[in-house]
Amino acid sequence: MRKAALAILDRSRGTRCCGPETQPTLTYEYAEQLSADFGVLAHPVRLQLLDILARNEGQVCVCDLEAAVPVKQPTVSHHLRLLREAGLVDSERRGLWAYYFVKRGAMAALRNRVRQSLEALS
Amino acid sequence: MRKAALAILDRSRGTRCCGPETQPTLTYEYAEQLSADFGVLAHPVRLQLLDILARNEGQVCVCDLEAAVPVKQPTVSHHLRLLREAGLVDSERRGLWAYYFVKRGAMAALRNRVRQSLEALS
DNA sequence: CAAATATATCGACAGATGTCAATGGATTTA
DNA sequence: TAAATCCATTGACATCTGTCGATATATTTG
Repeated sequence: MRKAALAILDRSRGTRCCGPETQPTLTYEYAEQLSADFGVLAHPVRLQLLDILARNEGQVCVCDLEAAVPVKQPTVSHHLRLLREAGLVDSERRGLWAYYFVKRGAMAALRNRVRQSLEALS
Repeated sequence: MRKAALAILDRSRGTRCCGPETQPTLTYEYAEQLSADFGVLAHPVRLQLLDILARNEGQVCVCDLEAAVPVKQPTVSHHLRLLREAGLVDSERRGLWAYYFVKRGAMAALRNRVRQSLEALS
């Protein structure tokens, strides 16, 4: 047995460590996409907003949302923008109000990406 | 029909909006817990670390991990600490090296919380 | 014991993120 | 048209997060 092979196997003594065999399956690029998915969900206010929108099909205006979460109106708008930029919600203006709704397809796609990745990590 | 009830139903004209009917199912406290779950996963390096650990049962030292992700050793230690504090990984010292491993039970529990919440949001 | 190695921690820094008051644009009502 | 209302945007600010060089600690080897 050559010395290099020994070094990989025997780490309990003073041999060198760090063989080349440990490589990630996830490319950094895909890990970035995934972490963006998780990032959108990583705020309590955004989760509450999504929760409300998911249970009220297309009839929720911003002032309803503002009344339901513990932040002021500009902050609600800010989080709604993040959700919209992530493709998870969209809005429709009717008269004075803006009605927000969940994009079910996008949420389902995200749910699948998340499920698949978490299965791989368990 | 009283005026207040009308105001809730008719939002296409200049009536006041924001009836009391839109409440989140998620308490803010649970939304915070959930967003912490998502937050741990919201970084590409942590996802890559978890990926490597999940596919190498108990034999991965920090220098292996350092070689696999595009950040320096203190940053790897930092992310490993976050994962450990979240309960998702743990480590065991053997000699000079620290071997990290995924805590499968904790990962499964997180996966269930995430799955359940995403189903509710879709 | 001295040197070498692996890992953790500290301290500094930059950039990202969350929050809100103030403001502006759009629309409706009086 | 003037006033009122909803919502988005801006700008300022504080805090959080990620990163790394430097250093400390622990262990092993010579």
